[in-house]
Amino acid sequence: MTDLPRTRRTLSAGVGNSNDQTRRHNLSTILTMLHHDGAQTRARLTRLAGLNRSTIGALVAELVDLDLAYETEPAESGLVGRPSPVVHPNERIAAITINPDVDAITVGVVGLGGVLHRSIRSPTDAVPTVQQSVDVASGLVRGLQAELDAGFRVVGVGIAVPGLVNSRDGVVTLAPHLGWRDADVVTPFAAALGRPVTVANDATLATVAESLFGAGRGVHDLVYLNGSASGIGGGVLAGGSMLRGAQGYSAELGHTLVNSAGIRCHCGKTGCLETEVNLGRLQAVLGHSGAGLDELDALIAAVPDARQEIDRQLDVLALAIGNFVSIFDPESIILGGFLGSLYEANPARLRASVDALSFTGQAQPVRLERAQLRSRLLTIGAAELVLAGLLDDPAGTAF
Amino acid sequence: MTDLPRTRRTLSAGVGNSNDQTRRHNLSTILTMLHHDGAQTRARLTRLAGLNRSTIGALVAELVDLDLAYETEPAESGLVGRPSPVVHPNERIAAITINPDVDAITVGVVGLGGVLHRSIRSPTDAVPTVQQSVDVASGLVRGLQAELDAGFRVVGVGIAVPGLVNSRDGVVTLAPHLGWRDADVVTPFAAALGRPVTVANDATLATVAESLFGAGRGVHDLVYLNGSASGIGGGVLAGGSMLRGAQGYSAELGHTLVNSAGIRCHCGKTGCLETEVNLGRLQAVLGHSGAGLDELDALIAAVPDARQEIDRQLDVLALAIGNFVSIFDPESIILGGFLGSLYEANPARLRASVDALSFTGQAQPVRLERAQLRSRLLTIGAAELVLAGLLDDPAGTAF
DNA sequence: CGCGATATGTTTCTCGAACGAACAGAGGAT
DNA sequence: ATCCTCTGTTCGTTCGAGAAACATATCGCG
Repeated sequence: MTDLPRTRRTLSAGVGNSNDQTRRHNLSTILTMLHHDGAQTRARLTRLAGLNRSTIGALVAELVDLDLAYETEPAESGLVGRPSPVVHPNERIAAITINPDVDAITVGVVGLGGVLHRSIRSPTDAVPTVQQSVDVASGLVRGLQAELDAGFRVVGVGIAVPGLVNSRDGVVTLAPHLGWRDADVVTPFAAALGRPVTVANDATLATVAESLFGAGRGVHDLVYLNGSASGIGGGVLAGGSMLRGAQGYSAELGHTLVNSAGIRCHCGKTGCLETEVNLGRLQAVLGHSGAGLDELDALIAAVPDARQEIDRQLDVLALAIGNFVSIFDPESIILGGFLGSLYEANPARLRASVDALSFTGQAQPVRLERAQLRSRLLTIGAAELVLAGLLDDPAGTAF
Repeated sequence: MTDLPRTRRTLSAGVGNSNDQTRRHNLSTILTMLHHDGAQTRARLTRLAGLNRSTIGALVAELVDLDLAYETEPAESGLVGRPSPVVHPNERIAAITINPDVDAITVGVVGLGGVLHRSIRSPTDAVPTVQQSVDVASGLVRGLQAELDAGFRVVGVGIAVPGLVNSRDGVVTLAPHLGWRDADVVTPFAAALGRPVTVANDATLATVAESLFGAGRGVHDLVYLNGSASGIGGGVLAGGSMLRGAQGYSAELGHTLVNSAGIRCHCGKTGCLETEVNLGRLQAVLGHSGAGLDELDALIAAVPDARQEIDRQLDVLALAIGNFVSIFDPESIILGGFLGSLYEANPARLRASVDALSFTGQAQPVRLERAQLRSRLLTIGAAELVLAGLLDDPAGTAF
């Protein structure tokens, strides 16, 4: 995950490991397991981590001490031997998430373990500026303040922005649909909310979320493709870690070539995936230009005449997926947004087209799946951005 | 040092860190620095690793004890303070490398530090089978045996194969130009040579080599593209680690779409990069069908009429690079084989075409570079395959 | 119901890795 | 010649993990 510029514990930029770092690594490992895989018995943690049970005892005790985890009575296991207490991630350790979009701003509260505590969507009259987003979001957070004070420990704020984001600087280089360009978002949000703020690209965060809590659980190599009104974004998990790129702009998968005789894309290139596979063109044949993504499945089922356009888009999508398979050799391709609806409309066709184009995948054909998290996607992804800092160094983030 | 029963250091598949692993990690870090960046003073190692100087002293002593490094008198530095001894990687710790190809089998000996000690190319009458490759290679190794016994410690054997390789099983799934299919290569080579053998895809190893010892030094995100008579292969370094894929078949970059109206590729798809950018078509306009890669630069300079075809291929190459930039956001694109010659023939054209197609790259345009290692490429890459095991656990690999 | 087998928590001791402080050595600077 | 600075060396300290012995809770069985 992102390296949060957390000003504490300088860590000396060295690559060597001291003893402190062993402890840190092990605390991080345990807490990460609890967060991603849910509550576990201490005995199971011992096996998973491969450490001595007295060590696990000490590690769990430290996490409990830090209020990051708690233990409950052993569950009825029916097995012989002394029952092992269940260790839970403390779901009241939370991240605030913000997702500014063209028509609304969504604020959420997500706890350790990926628990979605709250999610509030506030529609906007027009496409919001950065300042308007700050105002709306901080208003929503103020409304939650009493609740948060009552029982949560907020670790930080994560923002998912639909556009190119330089996470390190907290600057949105270009978010075409929001009209943001070279906009420092971290500073104003941090000023308004008084908490550490981190930003990242929405598709990247969606990929993280699906890989940890959705269709990509346990998969180490996957390509996530998301189709929205604003185009096609994506993210890639390669060997268990997110593809970032030198400047953090990787995985602009909607801007890869699928048709050299195609039309010019707003990005300047020709025949990009998102000019051919496109919500607008789908809505046109469905006769509903303003249909939301939620209604899309039903709408597709109701308009049989749309089949031809759907199949055309699926065939083009297969071309792109064929490329991604050659490039990444992923275990799974996960389709979100309207691409999920498209896939569901005719899974066999996409399957067949992709198989016909996969020459490396013969041994073990790539899995095609629809994304699972739907509306929770970005909220959970943005929370991961914040919680990753805590997971990385559970004892270091003092409050 | 401790003469523990070096049975294997079970490592228990756990993700937790014990103290042993701290030591292992630090030894690995130091030795890796020496191998990749060359000899260093102890004081410099201390700064780079961020460890205490007494710790570095102990680590270096252990490496010297293991005969993996040696120290020499301090060099004239002209600086104040006590001079620091220079620590060298022991270049007589070596890997044997084997590179079977359609017309020859090359065997090499490479030492720590990336030193190429020997390289012998043995042309073959026909495309070699696995067994013929084993015979030729073990013959060549036997010829070197006396020399090796005299002063080298051979860690293992690394094989670079032009095709899809499952490194884990040591099986070549498909090497079209060699005609190998589902061939277990590790077993016969290991039997003939009596040493541990590892196999990997040649383009992957070339990428490793260029990134460590060639044009990609110090770069963490790069795409390497290699053009040979058999097509275009590639490798990707993302965030400092090689892209592998779920089955190890990633980075088949020659089989990505560049022309939807193109011709059918042997892989079954249409309009692949390697059907358009192609040594055969280049040689056709140069009037030399059998020209080797070494003569290509001179030949291109001598045949001005070839310019049109060169520019066409460069433009197509730019399309593919534009895709790779959108997908990976690399810092650098490195061109090897005939793609290097192509680039050198008209660098400005490729530069301009790529810039016109790079929408994410605006901030910091991607670097375009020709590969540097040339004929040493695969030998050094294959050695890295073997040495990586030693670097990973310097004290664990007993002999 | 009591006993053994089994698995796991708990306590205590030991080992090992890195660190820090104090000292020693080797060069440059004055 | 003397001081300053940097680094190697030695030794005691700290801290994290492991191992062994013991304690505890459950199952299975007679």
